[in-house]
Amino acid sequence: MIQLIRGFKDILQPEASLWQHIENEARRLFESHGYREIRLPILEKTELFARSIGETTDIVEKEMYTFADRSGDHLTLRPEATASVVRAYIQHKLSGTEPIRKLYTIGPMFRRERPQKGRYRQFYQIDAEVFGISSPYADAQMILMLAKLMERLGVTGISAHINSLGCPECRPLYRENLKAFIHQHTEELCEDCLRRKDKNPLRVLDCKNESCRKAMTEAPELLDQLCTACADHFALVRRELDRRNLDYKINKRLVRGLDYYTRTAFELQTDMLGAQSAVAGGGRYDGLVKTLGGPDIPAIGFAIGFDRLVEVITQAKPPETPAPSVFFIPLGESAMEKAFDFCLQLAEKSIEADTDYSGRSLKALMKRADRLAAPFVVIMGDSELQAGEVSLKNMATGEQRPVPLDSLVEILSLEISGQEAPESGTQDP
RNA sequence: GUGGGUAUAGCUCAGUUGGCAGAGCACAAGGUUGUGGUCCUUGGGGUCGAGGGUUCGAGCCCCUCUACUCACCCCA
Repeated sequence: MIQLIRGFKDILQPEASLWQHIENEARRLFESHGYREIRLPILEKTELFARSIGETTDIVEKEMYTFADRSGDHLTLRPEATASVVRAYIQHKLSGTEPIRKLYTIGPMFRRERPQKGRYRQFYQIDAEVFGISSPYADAQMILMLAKLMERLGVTGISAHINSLGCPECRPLYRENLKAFIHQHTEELCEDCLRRKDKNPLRVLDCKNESCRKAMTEAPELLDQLCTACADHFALVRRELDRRNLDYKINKRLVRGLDYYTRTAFELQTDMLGAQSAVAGGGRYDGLVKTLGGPDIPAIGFAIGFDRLVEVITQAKPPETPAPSVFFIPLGESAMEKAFDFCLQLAEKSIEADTDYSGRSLKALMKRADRLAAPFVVIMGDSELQAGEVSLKNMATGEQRPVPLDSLVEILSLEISGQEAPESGTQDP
């Protein structure tokens, strides 16, 4: 048997329906905030990621699916979306006509890591980016929009964390201060931290090792050493979040793994994903557009871990496979043809109907209808058809009554909309 | 890349010192010539992850491999 690739995943029912629901909600919410979809290729030149994400990050150093194509070009399956969005923004000169662009994109990303809970080699992100706004209002808007999406999806057990990572003015200074502090505490640090203390000292701050945590409690905080511009920016973001009563935590140890981040960084965290904590993460990247050869335009973005979000929602409430609204049970050849016609007719009216062509017994088909969880069953037998009617049965109450053939579609429409109205009312807050 | 755990029916899992391959659920037929859920009866289903070894005999013991899973690292 041929199996799927390690770390890859088939999304079956009923999960796939939940994916659809999440995607629809996200699109609706983003569009109503002025975001527009951009669709991008999943293959890019390797150089794009090396230059944007950072040559020394784990992603670029060891996690990318990179290969040479037949012409010898180095290509990479995208490990994240931002680089591609920025590339497209620059390449098509989107800043020329209208520098302010709010974009979103949904699709698969690839990282060749060891799979575990909440981590796959092909995973999906819902990604949103804003170009051309340096104001902290953009930061606040994105965080609030993210929180709103969680609310609409009924997600609980998630908390928002925010931090500021400074800018090229203040971060290098802080980095040196932090390095100096770390060098005074080298005996207390774990092996990993000793390895990364020079290359990526900020990472030492969020090490999970007990001894490292202890040693770093007194470490200087970037938040205390922000330049005036960054401090003001951060204060404004907070002011707007407070004004909208968003529940969030200032997390001074929130460090993001990609080199391009500046100023505001944020994450939605949960403890429902095993060793993984981030359901969504993002931040400002004011220098990246220029770094990649575009104009000096500020930007901010976030990515939602689609798989992780599904996992969190599924844990709270397992999804159910959608059921047809009505199931036709034809007894005999002429009944089968009628059932076939009715299914097509109802589909035309956006009512999902199903039937069975196996010719099995009424009992067997009742069982099937029950298993499909259809709320209504239409029994079409010879005696009824000769009288020009069928039997309509309500599966919940067991009630059954004869219905004339020519008014069946109309009656079904009424019954089904009557069933669905209270249900959709409770789902929409 | 490193470490732990696991692999037996579609699913969840038992399987005794090495001696005929099992249960529950699910599926199918019947109990009722046209009525689901509950109940009863019967039935179909297996490369015991793969390959090798020990043995009269291996699901069980040994070796190798693979996959899944959890964790480290890191991230969405």
